[in-house]
Formats: sequence, structure tokens, C-alpha cells
Amino acid sequence: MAIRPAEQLIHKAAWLYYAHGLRQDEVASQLNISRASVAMYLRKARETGIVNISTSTQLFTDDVMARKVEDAFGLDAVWIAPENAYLADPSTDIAVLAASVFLELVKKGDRIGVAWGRTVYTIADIMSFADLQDVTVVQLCGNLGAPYSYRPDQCTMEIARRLNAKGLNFYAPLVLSTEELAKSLRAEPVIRDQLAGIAECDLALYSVGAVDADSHLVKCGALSPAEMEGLRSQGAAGVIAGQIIDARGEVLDCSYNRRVISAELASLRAIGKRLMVVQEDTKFEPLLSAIAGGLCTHLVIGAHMAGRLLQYAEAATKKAS
Amino acid sequence: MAIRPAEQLIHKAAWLYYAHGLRQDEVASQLNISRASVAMYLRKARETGIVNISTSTQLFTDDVMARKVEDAFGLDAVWIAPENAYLADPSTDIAVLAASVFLELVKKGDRIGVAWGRTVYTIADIMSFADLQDVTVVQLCGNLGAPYSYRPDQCTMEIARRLNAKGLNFYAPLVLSTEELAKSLRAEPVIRDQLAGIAECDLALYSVGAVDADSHLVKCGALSPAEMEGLRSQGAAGVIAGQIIDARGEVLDCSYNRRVISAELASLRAIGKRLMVVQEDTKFEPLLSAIAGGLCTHLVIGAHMAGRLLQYAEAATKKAS
DNA sequence: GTGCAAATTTGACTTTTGTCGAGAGCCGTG
DNA sequence: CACGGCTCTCGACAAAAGTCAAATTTGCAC
Repeated sequence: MAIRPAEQLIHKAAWLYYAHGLRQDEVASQLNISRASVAMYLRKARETGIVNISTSTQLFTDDVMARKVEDAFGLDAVWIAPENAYLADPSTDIAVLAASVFLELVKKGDRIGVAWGRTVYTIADIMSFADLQDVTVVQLCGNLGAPYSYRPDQCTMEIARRLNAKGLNFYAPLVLSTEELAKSLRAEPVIRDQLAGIAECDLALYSVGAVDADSHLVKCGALSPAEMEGLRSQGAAGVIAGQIIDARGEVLDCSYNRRVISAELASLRAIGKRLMVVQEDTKFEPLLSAIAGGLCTHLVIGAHMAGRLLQYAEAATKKAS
Repeated sequence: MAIRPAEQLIHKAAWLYYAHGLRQDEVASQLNISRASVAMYLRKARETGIVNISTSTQLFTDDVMARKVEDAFGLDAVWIAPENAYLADPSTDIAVLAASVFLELVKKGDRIGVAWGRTVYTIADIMSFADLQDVTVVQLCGNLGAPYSYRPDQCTMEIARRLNAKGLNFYAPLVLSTEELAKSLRAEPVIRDQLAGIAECDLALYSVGAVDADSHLVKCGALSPAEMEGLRSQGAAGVIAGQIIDARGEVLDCSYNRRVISAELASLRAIGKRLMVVQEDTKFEPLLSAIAGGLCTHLVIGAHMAGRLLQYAEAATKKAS
């Protein structure tokens, strides 16, 4: 990337202000520009990730509850957003925490898989900017053409933009009308390569969807409410990257799943750090399934959900003994 | 580390302010404290590394000159502080840059070797705070009892403090009066372990000293000006972690070196990232020696020094062809 | 060269933040 | 239980940073 003169100025201003600790007016006189310009440059510096301001998420993992959840479910790390203790809007709280955790987990040169959903998009939307080098963000599942603001490709691109990373989109629909077509499309070199590349990721970011009429799969028209209900009776327990999973966290054997273009669960499991973020309390069963299926090593949830998880784990232990 | 209630408050304030982007007065009303307290908590958050503000050092490596130096001397990365373009005090500029580079190179769980000198202490002094986990800072050489403000152990401890890391000091003098004593001391388990641990470091931070009467070795009384002059005529070209090196970057064969308790050069070379910082222009020859001896993979210097290095490299190439 | 649109820069104003001394609360000691 | 020393907190003021519309410069097509 060539260094444009404007960028040079932004960098100089940021350097003098943040690294040397000069005041804005001092920076202004150093660079022979007005202080107002300095203020503007500094904003740009923050927005481009030249300057990074990050808050430690330590305290959210240090939580006793977080430790217990880790132990009970064998997870690598758990962060718990203390509900209603902080903000009026609790779901934002989880997203903000998730974004920080995400940025803490990303390393230079990483390959990152990103799925789709309201949760993921919310995270992308509030995530602060960073200047990671050689980071690639890959889309984990096909696109949904629906006029939704948080389409899979948008989630991917927005996160890539925030990280100053390369975004690798998936130019295929999430779900096709026949199994044959899906099979042929998966065999296409472009698609095949993309799918194969998923297992090479270092970090995945996704949420889990519920199997009900509120699901995005229904809202975007991929499935009708009736079909969804049918799948549920067949054992559908959650939605991961556009695919239906059962209670064990395995792909449900159904026509819909065979028509989907998305990351194989085996590929997802091959990713070292699988960060799952769950905002809604209604996603308790889906989350349990995802954990059961080993689809999550790092977890960000709210205090209430954590409570339910622990309660469940305790009950299971008692029954076992 | 148990979480003290005060720390909890600091963390909450920092979280609301930096992660959620609330204003100080909003944070204050959320936490039911005065805005003045919030301001104070935020300062503490910055000072303890709960909040991290870092500026990308990208532009200093992107420099064409930096690339040329990298290529000419086979270094992994070079950062060049543009002299007098930025600040009144050019040496501060180098130290600020070095501190940023250092923080960029440190990773969680790292073991870091730190040597000693005015340069290193300056860096420690202006380095911003961070909250690295499981980081250990080890002292690379014995202590100098002299009443200097930048003793080896102080450099180590200060950096450890800033990083919230564990500091491992070296409880031995840098130089002893007889070779026998030095040898016995090196064989002591405590010392031996410390010396052995140096090769396990992931990152080293040091500068190189000049062989003249201004050297700290002279100022601290480890060597007399006359002795120093004598060493110079024996081929002394620089000082690394209290040891005298020759122009090839090898330990000079002399009594002084045999009386020193410090990291073996072989151990230093075993460290993956060796960050060398040179402020003074007078340290041209010492720097060349250090580079020749493979004691430096990452380099932070000023523009003037960079120019001299390139000039030298060019001349060497011409002579060779 | 000229004219026009877009981007950049600035001064003046408002809002937000930093600081400091005074006062309140706390704790061990005599 | 009164005392001094200590830390923590707050209100009020001063300093610094953010914002916006107007002015200026820049880039570009004609």
C-alpha cells in the first residue's frame, strides 16, 4: 500500500498526540496546521486503526461464573457480560464485549471465518477499527439474496473493512432449490477452494440461530414457517452458518441441509479458536447443541444465560451420580 | 490476582467510556459517582493497562530507507525515526518509537530479556502501560552497584511494572574482581538458572554501548578510562549487556569479559526477536559490530544513523564488485 | 485558462475533560 | 473515644477537545 500524503499527515499527528503525548494545539503548531484539522486527523486515525484503543476484557473472564461455565462445558474461555448492571440495553453490552474479545483474539496474519446473523452484524457494527496486517476474513456460508441489511457478505465485508483486512466473499446462494444443483455448485473450483479454505482459519466468529419462525432463515425466505416447524419435529435444535443442527450438534439429515452451500461442520471444528456469541436468552437449546457438537471453544454470553447453563450442568451432574 | 472492589470500579468506568463510548458524565451517573471520580478512574485505567492506546508504527517501517537497511544488513525489521522533522528533541523521538515497537512485538506469555543503559531506561520511562498476561521480564546482565538511576535491575523492574509482568532480577554484580570468583558465581545454581533461562526468551531489548570514556562502564566505575582505552586498542568495538565485543560482534578475549556475569552472546542469538535501539550517532561502529555479530534482528534508529548505515553498505558493495 | 464540484482547512463557538483544594469517611493507635 | 494520618470523593474552575458553517484550496473537464 502506497502511503498517500494525507495518510502521512494523519500518522504524524497521531504519533505526536498519542505516542508523544502532545496537546492538539502543540501538534497543530508542529505541523503548521490548525488545531481543528488536528482534531479531524485524529478522528481519522482512530477510524483507520492507526491508533488503537482497546479495553481489557480480563474482568469478564475472571468472573467466578465464567470459570464455572468453562469447567462445566470444557470450553477454553468464557466471557460473561453482567446483565443490567451496566447499561440500559443489555444486548449491546454483549455485542460490545464480543467485539473486544474478538479483537483480542485476532492476530496478525490470521485467517478469520465469519458467519452471519443479527448478532454478528451488530458486533461488526460496533467493533472499533484496527490495522491488522495480512488478515483475511472469509465468509463461512453462501449468501441470502434477501433485502436484509445483514447479509452474510455484508457481515464479512464490514468486519474486513474495520480490520483493514482482505475480505473473501462467497459468491453463491446460501440455499438452492435442488440437491443436485447444490452438489454441482460445491464442486465448482471457486466454491470448492473457498470451502476448503475454511478449515485453514485460525479464528471463527459466529452465533447460533434458533429453530423457530423468528429465525433469519424464515425471515429471509429460505424456509417457510411450516418447513421450520417440520424440521424441529425431525430434531432440529439450532442453526449454525445457515445449516440446521440437531441436539448433538451434528448436521441434521434433511433435504434443506443438502441444498445449502456452507462450511462443513468438520471444517469449523478444525478452526483453532471458535468464538460463539449469543445475545438472546431464547437461544439456550441451540447453544447447548452447538457446545455439544464442539462448535465453540470461546463463548461470550450474558449473565442470565450463564446462569441457565450452570443450572443445566448441575442438573446433569446430579442425574449422573 | 483477586479483584479488589476499586479495580472493579475502574474497569467498569473504562468499559463504559472506552468500549461503549459513553461520556464521562454518563458514566458517572451510571455508576453513581461524580464525574471527577470517573476522570480519575479513567486515568488509573490507562496507567494500569486496563485500557491500551497504541499507535501503529507501520509508517516508520514502510519508509523506503528502512527497507533498504533491512535488505543491506539482512535484518527482519527496521524502524527509522525521521530526525528533526517531528520534535525538538530527537533522542526522545527514537525512544518513543522504540517503546511502541517494543509493545508491538511483545505477546502474551512471552519471556523478555532486558539489558541496561541510558537508552533502555529512557524507553522504560516513557513506555505506556499494558496488561500483558504471564509475561516475564528477565535481566540480561549482572548489576552495577553504582549510584546510577538506570541500573540493570531498575531497567528490568520498571519495564516489568509497566507491563504488569513478573520481573526476574539478577542478584549478582556485573563485574567481579577476579576471574575465579566470576567463574564460581556463574556456577551457582541461582545464577546458572538465570543465565540458562536467557536463551529461552522470545524477545530481547537492548542497545549497544560505545567504547570510550563516556561509556557507562567507565562512569559506573567498572572500568577506568585508561582500561577502556586499552581495550579499544585490543580491538574492542562495542558493549552489549555489559560485555565488550569486537568488530565481528564476538566477545573480546580479555580479562574484563572473563570477570563479567552476563548473558552469553550465544544465548542472546538464540532469542527469536532481538530488538536493538540506538539513539546516539556516535554509536555507529558499535552498531556495525553488533549487526555483524548477529545480535540484532529488529532495529530502531534515527534517520541520520540510517543514512550512515546505507552509505557504509553501498561502499562495501562497491568495493566487493 | 476557466469554471465548477468536491474535498480540505479554518476560526469561532460549544461541549467535554482534567485538575486541584476542600471536605468526608475510614482505620489503627494512644 | 478522640486523634492524626490516610485515602477517597466531590464541586468548581481552567484547559482541552469536538463541531460546524464558511472560506479556501484542489482536481478536473472543457
